[in-house]
Amino acid sequence: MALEIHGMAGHLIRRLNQISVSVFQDRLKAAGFDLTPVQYACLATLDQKPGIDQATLAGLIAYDRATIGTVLDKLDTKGLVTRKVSPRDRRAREMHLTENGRALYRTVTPLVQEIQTLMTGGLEPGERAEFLRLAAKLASTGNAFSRAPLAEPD
Amino acid sequence: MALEIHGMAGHLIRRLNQISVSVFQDRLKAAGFDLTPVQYACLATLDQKPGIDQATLAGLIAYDRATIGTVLDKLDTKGLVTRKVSPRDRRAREMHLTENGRALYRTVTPLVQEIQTLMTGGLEPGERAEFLRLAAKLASTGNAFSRAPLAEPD
DNA sequence: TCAAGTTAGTAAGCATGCTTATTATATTGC
DNA sequence: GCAATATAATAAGCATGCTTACTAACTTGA
Repeated sequence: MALEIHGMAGHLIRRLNQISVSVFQDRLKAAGFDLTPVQYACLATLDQKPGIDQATLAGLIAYDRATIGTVLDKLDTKGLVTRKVSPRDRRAREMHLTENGRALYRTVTPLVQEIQTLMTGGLEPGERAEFLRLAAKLASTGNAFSRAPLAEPD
Repeated sequence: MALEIHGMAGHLIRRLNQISVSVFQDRLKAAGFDLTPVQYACLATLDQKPGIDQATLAGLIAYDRATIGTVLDKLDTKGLVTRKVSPRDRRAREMHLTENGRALYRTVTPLVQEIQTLMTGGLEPGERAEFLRLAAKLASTGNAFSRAPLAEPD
């Protein structure tokens, strides 16, 4: 090992994330789409839980409220989501995908799924499953340490 | 699984990174230090490879050159590193830790090592070793996909 | 009922980490 | 020797993702 930090968990995890984001951007761009990982996460969640508000969305995908607010500004500007004041709670905005948003989500999902296998392509099938299991376990046990913990841990 | 994305490799990796950075910041702050993960990586590398230039440093820890430039501005301002024009190549800046930089690095390193085990504390010892092995393998095979690939893969 | 506390969303600020472009300097090939 | 190319560092721009602080609105309980 050339350097001490190369073996550290934090360094390895950072590099995996760096690679993951890079692959995501490249593949989507190559296919003609302009969508970031967090934007995709928002579309996917709104497709499966239409009508939720921003704080709920942030909790479901483990992002900070403020971050998700600016991401939704973007998706709103792109015409992919709608936000309207909730009749039950005038602080909250109920969100839905637009037709364009839903269409984009459906088109792009198979590509995103391909990307997941591509990203873990360096592992044998058995290793891949084990890596995902351990990563999920770690994310779950570490959830409480996160600044933006998952609201409904699996 | 509540949501599709919760099982995706990219999402899990992002959350691990989020947790990792959060733990790092919290523990160092609690101990009275103000140092980010990338800043620590720079200090560690300069301690082990004194005299290298910025591009070499960036390559060794797999960061973009421009990013590392601003990080070094910070460390310079904090009085932790020195940069002087190389006599052999006037484009390059040879870097060294200052006394303060070296002292901080030595003080903080045991804490950083504790953090690594804390971060992976949700796993059994055997699982932990396996996770690190798989993460290293993935980072290595995925290196070419990264925007800022490691210059000297292990 | 109404004060105290909580929650939704936004704003401003800051660091990370990438992009492209520019400047200065080295190197290479003819 | 010198033109073409490559490299080191910086700058400007942009998105992510956090922080704290604020306003508006809701909930709780004495």
